[in-house]
Amino acid sequence: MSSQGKVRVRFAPSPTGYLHVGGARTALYNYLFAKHHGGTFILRIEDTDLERSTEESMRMQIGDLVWLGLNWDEGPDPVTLTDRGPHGPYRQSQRKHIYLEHANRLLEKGLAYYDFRTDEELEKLKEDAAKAGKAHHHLERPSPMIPLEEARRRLANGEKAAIRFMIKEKRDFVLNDLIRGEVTFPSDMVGDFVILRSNGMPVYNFCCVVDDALMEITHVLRAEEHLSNTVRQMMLYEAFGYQQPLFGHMSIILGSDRQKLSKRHGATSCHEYMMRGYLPEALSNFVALLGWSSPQGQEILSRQEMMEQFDGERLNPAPAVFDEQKLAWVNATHLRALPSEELWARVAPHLASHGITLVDDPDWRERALSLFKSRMTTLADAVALFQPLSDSAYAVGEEAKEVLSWPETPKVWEAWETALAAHGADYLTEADFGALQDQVKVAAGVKGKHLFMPIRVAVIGKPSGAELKELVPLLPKSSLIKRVQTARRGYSHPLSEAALPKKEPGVLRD
RNA sequence: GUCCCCAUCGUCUAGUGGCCUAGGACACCACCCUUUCACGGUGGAUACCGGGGUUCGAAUCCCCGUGGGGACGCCA
Repeated sequence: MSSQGKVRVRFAPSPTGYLHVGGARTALYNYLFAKHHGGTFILRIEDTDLERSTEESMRMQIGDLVWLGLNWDEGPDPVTLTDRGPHGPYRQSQRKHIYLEHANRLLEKGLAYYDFRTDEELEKLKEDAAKAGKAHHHLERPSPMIPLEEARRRLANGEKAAIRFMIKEKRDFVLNDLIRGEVTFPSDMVGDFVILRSNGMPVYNFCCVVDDALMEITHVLRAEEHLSNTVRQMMLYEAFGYQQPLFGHMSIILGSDRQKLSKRHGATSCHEYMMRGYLPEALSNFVALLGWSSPQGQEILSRQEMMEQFDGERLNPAPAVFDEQKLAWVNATHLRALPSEELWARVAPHLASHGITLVDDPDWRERALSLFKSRMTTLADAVALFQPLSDSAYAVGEEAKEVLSWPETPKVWEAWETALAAHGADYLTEADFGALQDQVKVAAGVKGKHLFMPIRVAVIGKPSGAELKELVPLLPKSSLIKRVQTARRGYSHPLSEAALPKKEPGVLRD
């Protein structure tokens, strides 16, 4: 996919809700393609559907693109929303005069006509056609055709009409798709289509062509659902005498049931993944691999590596299933590779939103994070991991019930509390902990897992988790004592009996 | 229904006629590491949709079938 001249590509979302992961992939590919070729990446807002497009959605989508780090060279400013770049406006709702002028050109050339039929009339025509068993229920052209002068008179009288493009002759249109090769569309696969609605707003296929031409777009990478639109667009390019960009239609993203990815498959918006603690670099890495592969076979790529490797050549025409598990792995991998400081900055908002406040010390954070990051898949996992470090959250959980049933447990706890009380410093070092543990072993006369597990429960309330010798030094002695006391109280006066399985009534008594 | 697109392990894919007894990754299983759980390491199981061609030779090219997807809007 080499290119003479400067590459200009665009991402053109319609602002309805948050950015979809499919849209994110389209945006990413266009961005990478532009960057790879030293070209320009443009953001254009396709807000011609007045019913559904909102400024709020536009801000949401822009926010998602910013989060992904897909910065555009031309388009609305992410903060002020004012246009940046020489080909504005970049919001289609502000380009109406341009579309109107273009529609008039076609009208004058006799390549388009006003259609005064109402929705109800059209609906009826379709029904009748269906009843008659017509294979294509393309709309019949109105007959007789209304001459342009008369149509304009009626319009001046306040009547409403849409403008339709007139398909003059039946012939094949051949698209040379960057991804799919030669694709042939018979022109009669579509009927005369609306280019300007009766409310004056243009329709996707029309403004897309006008804008791509005027914005001097050289390459259009978009999803397969637009493939069959392309024949309409080709007709329009021809009608205007504009040069067509190169098209590449990539496959769509499917859910696990091989249906188009949608809400019922779970999260489909970037925003949701952000909220769930996914890293933008991980989400884009994962999504990049849905339909593209690194020439080096890399699975984990930085943005820079993607830019270097993405030349548009290795795009796969087959649809891809969105695999949450692989996304989770990609995320965990990126997350673990982050330096502690950076990771902390990303984790902090998740902790804050759960009211978790921790020791404010870089060294402490470094130790805590290096301990926890191997068990984090998402940033949100930090919540459960760090929560045990805040005293107010300490509680003996249900997972500990087996440990609670051991006769050694109370002895171990008692010895552990005694040993802690006797310890001189505010924090225990790893070595201190080893020594204390030995004391407990001797004092309680217990060893092996019947020693370690109760201590673990006395520290974090659960029988599994990070290494104790690393965890204990993160907690002040006073806190460790409070915890073991809480555990011992709970042991003799269980508060959460209801939460424990009824089948084992002896669990807490023995 | 009509038109268009697509088809390699469960999933993402490598593969552009011989290097393929089909490679990698996720997931899965086993073992190792580990006085827990992860992380990590090693190994394993699993795929060219079917049928016809073309060719000395086909996962790779052609045809048919089947399956999946997309589009048929005054949505994008």
